[in-house]
Amino acid sequence: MTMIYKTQKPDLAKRTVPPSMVSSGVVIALRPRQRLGLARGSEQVFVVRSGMVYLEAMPQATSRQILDLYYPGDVIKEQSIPQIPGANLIAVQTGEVVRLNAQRLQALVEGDPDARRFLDNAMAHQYPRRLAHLAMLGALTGEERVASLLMELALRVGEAGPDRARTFDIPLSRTEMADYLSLNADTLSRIMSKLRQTGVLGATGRGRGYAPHFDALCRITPLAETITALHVNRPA
Amino acid sequence: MTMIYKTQKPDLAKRTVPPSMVSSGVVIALRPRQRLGLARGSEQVFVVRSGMVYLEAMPQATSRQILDLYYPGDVIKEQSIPQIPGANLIAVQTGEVVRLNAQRLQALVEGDPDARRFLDNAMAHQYPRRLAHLAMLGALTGEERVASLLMELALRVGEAGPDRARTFDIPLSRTEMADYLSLNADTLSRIMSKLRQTGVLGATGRGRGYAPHFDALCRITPLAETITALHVNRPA
DNA sequence: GAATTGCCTTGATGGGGATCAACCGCAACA
DNA sequence: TGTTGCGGTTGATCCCCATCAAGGCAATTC
Repeated sequence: MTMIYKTQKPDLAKRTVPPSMVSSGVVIALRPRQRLGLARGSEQVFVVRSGMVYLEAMPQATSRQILDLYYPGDVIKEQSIPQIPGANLIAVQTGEVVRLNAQRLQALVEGDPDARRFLDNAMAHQYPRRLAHLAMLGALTGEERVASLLMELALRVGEAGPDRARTFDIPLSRTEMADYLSLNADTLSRIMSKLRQTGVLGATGRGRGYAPHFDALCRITPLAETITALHVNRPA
Repeated sequence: MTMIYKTQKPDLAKRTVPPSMVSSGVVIALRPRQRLGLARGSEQVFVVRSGMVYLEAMPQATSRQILDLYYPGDVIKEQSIPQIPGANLIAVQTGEVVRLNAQRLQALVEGDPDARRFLDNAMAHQYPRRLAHLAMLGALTGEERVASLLMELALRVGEAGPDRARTFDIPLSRTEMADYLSLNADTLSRIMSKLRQTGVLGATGRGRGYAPHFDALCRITPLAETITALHVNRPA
């Protein structure tokens, strides 16, 4: 099991954006809900340094779907965004991304094995996360999906407390969480209430989450191990 | 529009597996429903030369989800398959894949720009297809999802007939289609019947599809343009 | 302090698709 | 010719979640 895990996540250190890439691009400071301009013709590439960004789409006028969630170290190629109605990149919180021109990046990468490895590594992380997301939407109930997302956030941006407790930020709004999980915001709210009532979640301020016993949260979703493998930074 | 399309699909010719890659790997002949062995530790890479392969997972004992569908020119890295219960690669029909060792492939690619370009290009195609799949499951109704898959198959493995008609193979079984679309097989069958009754589909033998007027099929799904951009080989 | 706005919560109701069951057509096989 | 099994189809019923509506709560504005 441990071995599998190791092959999955080659190296965490590689997820820091290499200086060569930063210096050949433009650093953009992000504010909450800021839109990152998509200009398909220009073939831009964004690299997340800090904060959190998502890709939304609106297949119908009435329904938004959040397709992808980007964390520090993730790479967003405009080329990899399908031609889909209402595609938008949106920052969740304050942070920084580096914007690069695809051709220039290509040239940079030819002579810079570090940058090359960084890019390959980013893709190797992001693709399986999308597959897991797919499995969530396709095969899990509402409550299981919510637990999966909470696990993900807790592992990504949470601090471990004593006695298997975990506190973590929830930078996404209810609507955003719902659109990521393909749930109705009302339904999501109900599920969150239920989790609080059953003691899986504790009371917190807005934008924060608290799991008094993290394992209880994990037990809800059948994909607990999958999510752990994808989002844990170092073996717990 | 046309310009966007061009940037999306850089070059079709690059989707033929380079000879250097074939010769440094093992060619495997596929028979319908054959399982491709996954051996996580060994870090294999499969490249599809012909036929069709899918990745399945079983988050629960009762529900299977088909996560990914691979066409000729697609690349399957074991590293990019999440650690998910019941992960399996399965061939849909007769075909051929090349199996390569990841380290060896890495070495090959260092000195072979063609191979490098082929790999990059494959990923640039596959990632947006997964995002579109996600949008389908997340935001479309059953009927819309089915129409989307039929469009995909018609564009991938179909022949255009006179008068905007299209005939195409449906190599996937009903169960497989249902698991790809996250529908119940019964429900899928009902939807197919309805499409036949409304004249969107014509009568065919098993494993074949016939759309007397392809546009009628496209009109059903809000993602028609997305799917066209992702699966058309050359501008229609 | 009242009004406004955005976000979240909660209740009542309905619909899309899952589930369970029966049946059909067809191929494989003794 | 009967049997067995698989894949597909169709009907009856049920449930999870979407939808609609109302109300709570906090921050902001006048």
